[in-house]
Amino acid sequence: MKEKELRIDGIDKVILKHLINDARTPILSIAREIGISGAAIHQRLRKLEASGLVAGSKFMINPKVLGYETLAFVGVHLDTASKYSEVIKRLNEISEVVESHYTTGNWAILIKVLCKNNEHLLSLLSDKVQQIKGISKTETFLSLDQHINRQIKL
Amino acid sequence: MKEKELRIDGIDKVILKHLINDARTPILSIAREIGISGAAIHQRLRKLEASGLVAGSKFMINPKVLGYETLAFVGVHLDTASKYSEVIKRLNEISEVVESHYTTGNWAILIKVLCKNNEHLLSLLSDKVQQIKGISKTETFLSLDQHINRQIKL
DNA sequence: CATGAAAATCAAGCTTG
DNA sequence: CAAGCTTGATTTTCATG
Repeated sequence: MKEKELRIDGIDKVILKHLINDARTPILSIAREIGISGAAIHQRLRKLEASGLVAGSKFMINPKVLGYETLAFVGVHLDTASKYSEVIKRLNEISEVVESHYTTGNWAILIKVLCKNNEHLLSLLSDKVQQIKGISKTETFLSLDQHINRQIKL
Repeated sequence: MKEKELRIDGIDKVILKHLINDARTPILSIAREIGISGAAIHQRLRKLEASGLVAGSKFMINPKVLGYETLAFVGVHLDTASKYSEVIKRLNEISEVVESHYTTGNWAILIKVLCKNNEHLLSLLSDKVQQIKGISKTETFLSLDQHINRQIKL
């Protein structure tokens, strides 16, 4: 969490560009492309990790292969008296909820959910989400098509 | 893209659980933990990749280190005459837009944007997003706090 | 940059249901 | 027989001085 003055140059960007696309790219193959030693890449990566810019690396799972075809956003209205953290704790226990945001605007919470199909989504909402104490109302937006999905540009 | 009947057993889950958390976990260390050979893990991973369940691996960048502190969702209303694909193409040129969804409900498009601060968001919306031909109106929801952020459960 | 140690990869061959 | 595992040789990568 130490904020050292972080300077990323062109070489860092090339390194990260590779690893953002494929975290298992061999460091030496990047080194060969850039024309510097593998050890140099190592040092830069350690620096980037220490700075916190690189938060880690993850395998990406394709939900469709597991039969999860329905992606939706759900705006959640809370009772005025409700404890936000209590509701989040309940939402966290629902594995289909993959994101939650405390938001300004119409609702208190916006969540992203992954379901197998529309029936699954419907039962999830009525049997689980809307059963949570403190949630008064929900508003659902199906994602029919996700085009852009990327990370921040370096 | 061949859909072979995919069966993932407990061993596959252990392997993926490690790699979802850290894509650079050495395969042999997973092998030792499970008690099978590294080559066996390798074979299973090839199978999982061939099935499409594993969509790849990515380095995760922490936007805050780059000064991007503001996350927002923006609902985009389109003119009835508007071409969705044209608008998406324009949105795709805006690097701050990291997700886009064609949605049912109030808007046509829901996007997720990353900005350095509120002024940056404001100028992004007025100077770039709302300049796109076909976009009639936008509605912004600031994410004040993101708690849940994960992948689908295996 | 060079080097020993570790890991990944590959090809047979073995085991088991 | 087929699927999955093991073994061991070979290549590649890692991490350190």
